[in-house]
Amino acid sequence: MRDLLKERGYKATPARIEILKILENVQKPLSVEQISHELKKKSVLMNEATIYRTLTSFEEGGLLRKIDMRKDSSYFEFNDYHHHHIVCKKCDRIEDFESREIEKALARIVDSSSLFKRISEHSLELFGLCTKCESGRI
Amino acid sequence: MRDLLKERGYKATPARIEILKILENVQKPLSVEQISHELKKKSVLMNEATIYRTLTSFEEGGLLRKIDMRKDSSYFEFNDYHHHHIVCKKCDRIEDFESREIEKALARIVDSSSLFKRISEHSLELFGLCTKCESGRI
DNA sequence: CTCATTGCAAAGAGTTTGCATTTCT
DNA sequence: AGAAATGCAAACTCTTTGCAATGAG
Repeated sequence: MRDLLKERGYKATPARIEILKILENVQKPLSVEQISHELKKKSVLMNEATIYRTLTSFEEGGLLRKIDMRKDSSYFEFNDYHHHHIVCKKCDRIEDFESREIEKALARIVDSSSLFKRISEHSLELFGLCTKCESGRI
Repeated sequence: MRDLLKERGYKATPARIEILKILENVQKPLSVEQISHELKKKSVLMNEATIYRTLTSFEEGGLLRKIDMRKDSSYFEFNDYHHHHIVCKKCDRIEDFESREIEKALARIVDSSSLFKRISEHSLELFGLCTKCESGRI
């Protein structure tokens, strides 16, 4: 992580390294609050204002992706491979998916657009109840 | 609109009727501020707190859809037919699209999910610069 | 040494809530 | 009349900003 940061022109501070480690490990989107909590567990304190600045900067640098989880706060995940999410609205369980077919269809849609030639990002998240929450167990 | 409201068990007040008319007319997602502004243009005043309550209630009742425009505030659109959006990050121009193919692919993805049997909603918005903004004109 | 990063406190924006009042049905 | 909707002010949450202090390269 230290190298990754330096490569991208960031200073490698302990808290920054730890944030990337955490997100790379959990492999799912975390809220600022969750990230702050995970940092505390590892005794790496970082002020929330700084966490916001850091995450925003990392997103701009392509290290992280910001994900709309239909929550009040922002979620970020480690930006390694392109994928999307199925999210349980009750317990927040997350399943990843990817679909070459959908990505191709989207590319075709953009090609046939009259107003847009190129898109830089897209959201695609599915929301529902996971089988456990649906069945009332949990 | 008056009938639509009553059908769904809402009281048909002037401001509510007007909100639905506005959103049905523009056929694109508007922010709370934009809705408030449109209402003022028609001399139908509604307090912002009440607009929030109204929009949330309409969304729950299926009259409106809440759309993530990657902005600071919430956007709502009239919920008539299922479609998605391509959004210009600079000028907010919006193009709609729909894709039977993508919807089918999503259904298949959910079918093969181990954690989810059914999804209730999904986001799918594309973001980029429209041709005008990309070319610097505008 | 220098500039990016950080902490802290304060400000800001968007949204929600409590409650008295008004308006539909 | 009764229930739902509204206005207003205050509260709340999430996020951003200014500035002085710190720390990485």
